[in-house]
Amino acid sequence: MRVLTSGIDSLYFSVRAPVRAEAWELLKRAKDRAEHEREPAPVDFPLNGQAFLVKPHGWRGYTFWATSPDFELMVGKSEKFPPVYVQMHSAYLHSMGVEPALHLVEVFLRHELLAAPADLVVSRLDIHCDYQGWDPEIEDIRRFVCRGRGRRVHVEREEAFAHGRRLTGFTFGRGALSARLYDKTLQAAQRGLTWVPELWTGQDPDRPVWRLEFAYERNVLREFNLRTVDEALAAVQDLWEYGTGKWLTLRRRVRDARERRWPLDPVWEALQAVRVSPERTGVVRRRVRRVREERVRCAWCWAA
DNA sequence: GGAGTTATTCAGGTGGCCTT
DNA sequence: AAGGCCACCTGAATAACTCC
Repeated sequence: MRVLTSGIDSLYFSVRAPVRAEAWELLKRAKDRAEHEREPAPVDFPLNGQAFLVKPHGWRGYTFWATSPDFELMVGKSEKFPPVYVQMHSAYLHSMGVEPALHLVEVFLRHELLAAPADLVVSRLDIHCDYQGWDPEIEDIRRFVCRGRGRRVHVEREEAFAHGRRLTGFTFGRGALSARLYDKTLQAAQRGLTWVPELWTGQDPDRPVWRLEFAYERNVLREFNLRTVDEALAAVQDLWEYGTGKWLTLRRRVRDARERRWPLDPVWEALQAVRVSPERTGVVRRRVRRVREERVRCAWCWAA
């Protein structure tokens, strides 16, 4: 087992702050053009020259959808919704580093788009680890113990192999927390992600690289009491350890009929030990209701 | 499923305890 | 150790409602 890289692969967040009138106008003009020409229209923001293509249609209630190589930008005007939603591309996060990339997006938002500063409220965070040294097989699905419901096995479409179909990955969970274990070499090749192999140093080119990835969506992050992007980033190591330690584990088969009493597989112990971040805050997952009750109780203590 | 609620349900995880 | 049994309760999932 050899860890090639680890870190943050996706970061989505929303911002509750009013949009500058000039920025709105700029987007509006571009969208009008896009609608007319029926294809995305380029727009350049004046101050730092951030360039986007504005799509002719919005996205899920957001009036504007602007795309760039670095991140997707959604802008709307509802009062109930955050006016801004950002999806940072994994290539951007990897090429720049998370903190610098985030900083650049914040500068753009603050100086070009928003009329007031506001917290970046985290919506989704993907944490991953790429490794070599254990190639899962279809039968291994039985050795996983997972708190989430629903698990799927993915195999290669054009299966012409005599020895059965080639496993391309597993997914676990359907809700706000899910995990995927998949052949990253294959996926990167299929999707033409040439920058992905560049992240790997010292890998065996003759063997596939596998990725283990946890996707934390807002509802789960809130159970960890993580609201902002900064809070979530500071807790990445804890989230990794929760995912690999509690939520999903790989066991070594023994005589006992109950998987949950099987000992941990050494491969998984290695994955649990991966450092995805130097920081650690000690977050604990708990039901939202309980957190709220604790707050109430806390308020009581204060009052008393 | 975007965000933010609330309410409801129940599979199955957890852990103790007992045999063999 | 292996494994059967059992009670408890957590966490996962769903649905409903709202707004653009």
